[in-house]
Amino acid sequence: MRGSATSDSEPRARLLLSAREEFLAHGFERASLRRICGKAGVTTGAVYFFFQGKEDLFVHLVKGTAERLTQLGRDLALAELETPDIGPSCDMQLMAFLYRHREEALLLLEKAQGTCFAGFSQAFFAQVRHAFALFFQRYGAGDVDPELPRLLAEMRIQGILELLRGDYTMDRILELTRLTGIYADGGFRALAADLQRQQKNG
Amino acid sequence: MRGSATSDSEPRARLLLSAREEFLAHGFERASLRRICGKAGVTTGAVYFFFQGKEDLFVHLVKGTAERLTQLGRDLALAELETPDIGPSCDMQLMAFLYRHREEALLLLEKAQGTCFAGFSQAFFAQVRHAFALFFQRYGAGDVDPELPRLLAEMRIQGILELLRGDYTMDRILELTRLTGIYADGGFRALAADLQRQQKNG
Amino acid sequence: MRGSATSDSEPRARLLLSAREEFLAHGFERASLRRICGKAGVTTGAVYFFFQGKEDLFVHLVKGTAERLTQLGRDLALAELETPDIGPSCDMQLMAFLYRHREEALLLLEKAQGTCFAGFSQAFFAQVRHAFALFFQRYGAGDVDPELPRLLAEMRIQGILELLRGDYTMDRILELTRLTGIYADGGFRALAADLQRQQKNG
Amino acid sequence: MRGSATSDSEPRARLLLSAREEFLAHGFERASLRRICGKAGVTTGAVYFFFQGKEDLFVHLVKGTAERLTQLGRDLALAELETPDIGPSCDMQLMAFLYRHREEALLLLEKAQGTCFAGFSQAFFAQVRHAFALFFQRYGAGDVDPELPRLLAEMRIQGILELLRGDYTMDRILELTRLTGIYADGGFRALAADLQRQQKNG
DNA sequence: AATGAATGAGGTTTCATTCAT
DNA sequence: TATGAATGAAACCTCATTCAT
Repeated sequence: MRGSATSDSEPRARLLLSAREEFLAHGFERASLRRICGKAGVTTGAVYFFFQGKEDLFVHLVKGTAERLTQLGRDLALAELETPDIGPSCDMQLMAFLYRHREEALLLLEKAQGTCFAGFSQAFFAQVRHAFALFFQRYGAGDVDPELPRLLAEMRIQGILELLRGDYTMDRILELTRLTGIYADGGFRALAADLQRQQKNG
Repeated sequence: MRGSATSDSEPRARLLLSAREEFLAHGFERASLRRICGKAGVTTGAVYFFFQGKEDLFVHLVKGTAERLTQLGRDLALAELETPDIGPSCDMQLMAFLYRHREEALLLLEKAQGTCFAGFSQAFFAQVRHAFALFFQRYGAGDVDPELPRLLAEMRIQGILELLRGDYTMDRILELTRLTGIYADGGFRALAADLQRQQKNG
Repeated sequence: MRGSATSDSEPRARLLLSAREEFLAHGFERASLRRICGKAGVTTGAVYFFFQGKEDLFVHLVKGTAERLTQLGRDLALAELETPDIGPSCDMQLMAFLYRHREEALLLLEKAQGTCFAGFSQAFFAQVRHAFALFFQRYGAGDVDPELPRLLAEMRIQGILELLRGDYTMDRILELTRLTGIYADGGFRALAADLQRQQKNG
Repeated sequence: MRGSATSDSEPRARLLLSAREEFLAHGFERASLRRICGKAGVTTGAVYFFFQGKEDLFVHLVKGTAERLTQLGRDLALAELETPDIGPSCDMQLMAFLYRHREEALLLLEKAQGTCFAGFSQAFFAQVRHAFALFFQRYGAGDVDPELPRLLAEMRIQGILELLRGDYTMDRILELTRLTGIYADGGFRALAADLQRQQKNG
């Protein structure tokens, strides 16, 4: 006899599904194992058969995505270094990947406090910051306050997260990414112009 | 005899100080009254002599700043409506105020979930979003995807928060704000240009 | 190995037993979960495995009895309406039921303040009061101070509760109920006579 | 400068007033000293200047009434012993006294659990029970189940308490007392008749 | 005569975790 | 493979009481 989707499939899979919901809704630390187990139709003890504990459950949810995202970051950084004008394309590739792994990405970048992935978002951010810094140098604005690229990178990240949080289609995401790219590009140009003006005057 | 900073001053003041630290570090909901009291050198019951409870403690920390910030928001919105080109000046004024009340502002905008000020950040954000929407119309980009100004506003907010989180001087904050303003302005112009190009072609 | 009564049987049953004792001794609100758990040889957290909380524990003790008592009340009221002279028999049936569920009845009628059964005693009392009012009309004393039947009903209830509180055998309970019935009957007749005398004179 | 009635008169008197309200509303044990002090416009420490503590506060409220009520009970019992047919008059006298000291009487008879007056109601009840027992013997029903007079006395007490709880005028109280007396008298006669019938048959 | 401050124990509830079966 | 039971610590909060001033 086939039962419902929640009670039929394997408990391990049900646990992972239920945990993802809970972690997304409340973050790792405020998530409740009881609720996770309740939603999965499983007793709390069962978690400790399949996993080492609450954190291990989280890790199993995001590990794969974390690795691939790290790799993608490296690849894109390299590509951008070799072929400077590829920036917008890189953004699109990154965004497409994140969109395809929306939930895991949000877990990694927003909901991981209290886990061993707490530092992941910082690391990811560091990559973005580095890319921004290169942009700066390329636009002839190298000796600006070093906090500025950091700040703009942080804002960029939040833009990405906001896109993931929303309930958009892939097409709309990519269009919004394109527009954001134009915005960022225009912003950089304006900054560069301002800096050159200052250097002439100062 | 003058003791250490934690044991010398009055317990009420020590509690508020200790609470601010704890709320900033963990947010309202994850903050622990025990830790707050421990750091203040006081038993947990003592809180309830000075305050009504955990939330009241939070409220006492942020109430004044919340009121003044709300008022400032109204004032700036009005000023910007009457004198359009005043935008950058408004940003500076807002940022200067936020900087002078850094910690309370962060509590209000980032750490208030679970308190009666939970909605404050949304309200603040709504004001910023509205200002952005006006900018858009003024730059001749009124019929863009309505999610775009929302997205840029959200990024803007994160920029502000990031400035508050850091340990900057007032001068540096204002300079970074100025630069961010130039970036945003350039971004808007680029977007407007792109949209006009599209309308001509499409 | 058979241990003592408190440590042998299953914890859930021990908790219910211990809770009944505590609720009977102190009422719901003044009952202490710690004492309940202590007596049951269990930690306080264990309650929340078997039950939702303090009130749920109370509810599990009385729910069944509450439902059956409500039903019995309806049945007896109907029977008395159809066959007026059946009153004493009804009293006996009610008392027999209450006796068989002495402790639950006392919880419901005396110790439920603070629970969702707080209104049960009022409802039960309303039925008794209604029965008294019918008696009054039947004995030709309809236009007496309306507070009088309310007062007598209240006294009647206390008589019932007192019988439950004591440590009697079923036989003795029923005999005392019979005597109380005679007392009440004689009381009504005397009241009716007095009222008729007054109406003649007044 | 004369302030309001609550803040002007002496704190001791205000405390007693406020305490009476609180004890009547919640009973001794569930009463909160904080609420008492709050209503009295006084800090909690003040209680311990005027009184020894919570219980002492209660004692000061009821002591006088307790003594006079005990004495009255003795007097009435004696009078009833010397002049048998004075019963109804005694009831009236007792009820009149209780009515004039309604609130203290209720504290003594209903709200004293947890204080040294916890036993007062039992003692008072014992007097009433004794009077009932005498009635029984006088009506020729001496060898009835000894629990019966106890039961009827308990019901009687509840009738008295119910009269005190309500918001009646003295006249109405006395009229209801008279009617209750008639009810009780008729009840006794009926019981006596039944017993004699049984003795003849049995 | 009374305040203001603080304690310490107790209240109910939630939590992640363990473990025998 | 998974359950059901139970733990123990921590959560926020309330209480009567004490005490220096």
